[in-house]
Amino acid sequence: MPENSQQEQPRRRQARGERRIAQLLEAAASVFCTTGYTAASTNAIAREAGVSPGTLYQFFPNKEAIAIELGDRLMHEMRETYGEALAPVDPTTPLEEAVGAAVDRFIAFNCDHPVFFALMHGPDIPGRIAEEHDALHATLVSRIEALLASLLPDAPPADVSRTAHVCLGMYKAGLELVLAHEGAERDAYTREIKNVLIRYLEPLVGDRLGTREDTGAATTRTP
Amino acid sequence: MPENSQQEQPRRRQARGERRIAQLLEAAASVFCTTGYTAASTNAIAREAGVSPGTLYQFFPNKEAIAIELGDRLMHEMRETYGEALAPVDPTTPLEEAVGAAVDRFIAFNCDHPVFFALMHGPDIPGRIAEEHDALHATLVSRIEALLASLLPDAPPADVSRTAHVCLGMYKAGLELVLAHEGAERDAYTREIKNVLIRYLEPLVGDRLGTREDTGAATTRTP
DNA sequence: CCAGAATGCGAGCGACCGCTCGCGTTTGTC
DNA sequence: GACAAACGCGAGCGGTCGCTCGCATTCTGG
Repeated sequence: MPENSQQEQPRRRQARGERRIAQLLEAAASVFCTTGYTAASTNAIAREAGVSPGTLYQFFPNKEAIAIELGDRLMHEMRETYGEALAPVDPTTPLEEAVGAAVDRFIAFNCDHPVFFALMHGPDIPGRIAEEHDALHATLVSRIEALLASLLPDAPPADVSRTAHVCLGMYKAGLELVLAHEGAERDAYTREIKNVLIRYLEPLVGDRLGTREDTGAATTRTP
Repeated sequence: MPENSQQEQPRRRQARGERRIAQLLEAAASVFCTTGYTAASTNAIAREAGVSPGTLYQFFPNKEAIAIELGDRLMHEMRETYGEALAPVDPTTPLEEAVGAAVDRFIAFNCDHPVFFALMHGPDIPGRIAEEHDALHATLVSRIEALLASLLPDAPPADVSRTAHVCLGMYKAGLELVLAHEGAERDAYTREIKNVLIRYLEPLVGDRLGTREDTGAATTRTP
């Protein structure tokens, strides 16, 4: 066997094909959003895209590949949009600013791409997407850990890691609440999730950074 | 038609039948826990219980009825175990105690009955269970709202309601973290979720109740 | 003891779903 | 214009799943 074992050349595509792929992915995003991954049928995706099931399988080898391609494009767009903006956290940034900026960015992305949440948090996602989600999750946790460690050099690593996991968990729960509302209420929930995180972290780093002085935004009601 | 339109008398059962029902529900709980509701096949439940599919359908009209009966029994046990202990909240109780006790109770119940979480938070649950979940959710939210309103009589109802929803959302996310760990780590996460809630609520009610004096448990590390 | 109800079985029905296959149409290349 | 490759179709294959049906077995009341 002189050539290609396990290989599969990506097949020559015409512009029409690329358009179909984008069309199918858009339809898949819509169907995944409304029914979740497992309940979404490939025939329904094809119907939503206005093509036949056979056409769908011209471009994707199976159902999982659709979700994977969609996930990859979302991940790529996420990295492209926010780039390394979420990589290095300047330890001199006030806590409120750092938390607020990070929350705003991720919430904005999820509001723009609701399928991202559906794919990442469905309990029935295919293995490959779960891996990507775990990788993203681990990346975010270690970013938070690094930030916390720089603020609390004396804290045991186990505590830092636990705190980071709690922060991410609270953020995710808040994201769900935010996505469930719209307009002004959505903004109000966004503020609340920031408050949760800031007040949770404040006692840990409050004696190290001046986050208490007179920012005046820590309490939203009864002003 | 003098009798029974739409009615269905619950059919006379023998002791053997009641035992089979309990056996089937136990098997269903196990299967639902590991695969979720939708992915759980009735044949798998019957196999797990050591009976034939036909026997299963002797006692349950369809798959949804199994989940509903399981949900009803869990709800009943929940009310029986905690009774009205979660109904009236004495407004003079310190915030930390009230939050800590409520969190401990619900976490204990969920640790004892992991299928409860699987049934209530699966995205693919049948309509009836979703209704029960929504009812429980609404009940808990209004309990929290009542407590908050008694502490903050001047706050706008919309803010109180939002804060209650945030509390419950944070608790649920914390529950997921707690269930994902065991032993000492599980206890540590339990403390963290209490901290999240207490610190989130403290600034709102801190000037009304003395929760700040010297309980000394608000911070777990770097003592 | 016996009639009838309750219990138990498991092959299999109908529906759906992921996916294929054969064949016709469009597009790019020389 | 000719040829091959990419595109497009939709009936239908194989498989799973929820659920049924006919029949055998066990229990209960009289």
